[in-house]
Amino acid sequence: MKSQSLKEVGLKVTLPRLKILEILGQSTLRHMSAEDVYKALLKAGEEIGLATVYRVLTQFEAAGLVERHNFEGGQAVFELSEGEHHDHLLCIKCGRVDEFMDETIEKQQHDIAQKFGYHITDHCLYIYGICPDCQRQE
Amino acid sequence: MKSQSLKEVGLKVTLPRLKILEILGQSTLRHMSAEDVYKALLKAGEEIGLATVYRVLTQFEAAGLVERHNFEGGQAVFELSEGEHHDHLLCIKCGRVDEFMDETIEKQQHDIAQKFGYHITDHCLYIYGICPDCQRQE
DNA sequence: AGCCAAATGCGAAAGATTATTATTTTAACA
DNA sequence: TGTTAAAATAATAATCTTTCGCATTTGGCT
Repeated sequence: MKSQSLKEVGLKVTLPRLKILEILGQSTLRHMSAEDVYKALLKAGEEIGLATVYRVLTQFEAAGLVERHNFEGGQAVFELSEGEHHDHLLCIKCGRVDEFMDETIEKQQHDIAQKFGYHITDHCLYIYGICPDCQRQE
Repeated sequence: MKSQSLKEVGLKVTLPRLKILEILGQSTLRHMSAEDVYKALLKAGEEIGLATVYRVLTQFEAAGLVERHNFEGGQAVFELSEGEHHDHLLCIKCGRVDEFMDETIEKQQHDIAQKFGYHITDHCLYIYGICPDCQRQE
């Protein structure tokens, strides 16, 4: 359970941390900004400060529990790291986010990094576009 | 010349715009933040406000003269759009930026967007890592 | 139960970017 | 070439996101 994953990464099990993990896990949005998480906490009746939300999310990121994405639009979004890497397709109309994983692209990336002599640490691919639903109502 | 490209995109030819284009064109850094551009202008003896730099860069982006990138690290960077699309390799130690273009990746991206039914408008791929120089001095 | 380090809450601060508004500049045309 | 309306700029204020500082509280352990 959740308190286990906190212990595993060396973080104290506190109510704010548990609640934030819970929000991230049960939200229909898999990708939430700190503000989103904060509002969800308020709605759930939890009195947790926005500063704490930011602090905790940053700690979670450092611990590998969540991933931070700098999508267009000013604020970073976070998602639970569950399982393996994936990339993102984003609808610029409605904000919908789809995830995908492509072995060919992954391999090419490694080849490119190697060709340039880089020791690759991370990578992200964002494809922006208009999703099927938004195309229909245009 | 530069005033021509401004006219072509329907922007008045003003001194700030010309100077900003010039800075972007001649800088050794191909990727500059608004702040970088502002400082370069000051160094060149031009009294152009930071707000104007932001405004102009945003207009240039809308006009397709420059591209904006949301690399990690808080502030957006801009680069002149010259010629065709490319993606980026970024060193997390020294900030070095390399550019590349891979047909295979491009094609895969289109296939993926198509599979999900998206009408693709833009995309960006950032590979973060440690560049050859920084690996040596570790 | 009680202690100590770590975590939180709150408000202030910092950093990046945008908005407001008065003033200046540009482009077009008489 | 001088006039004028529209557009652009400068300066400053405002906004938005994120972080910091410090007093208070909590969690983990004895």
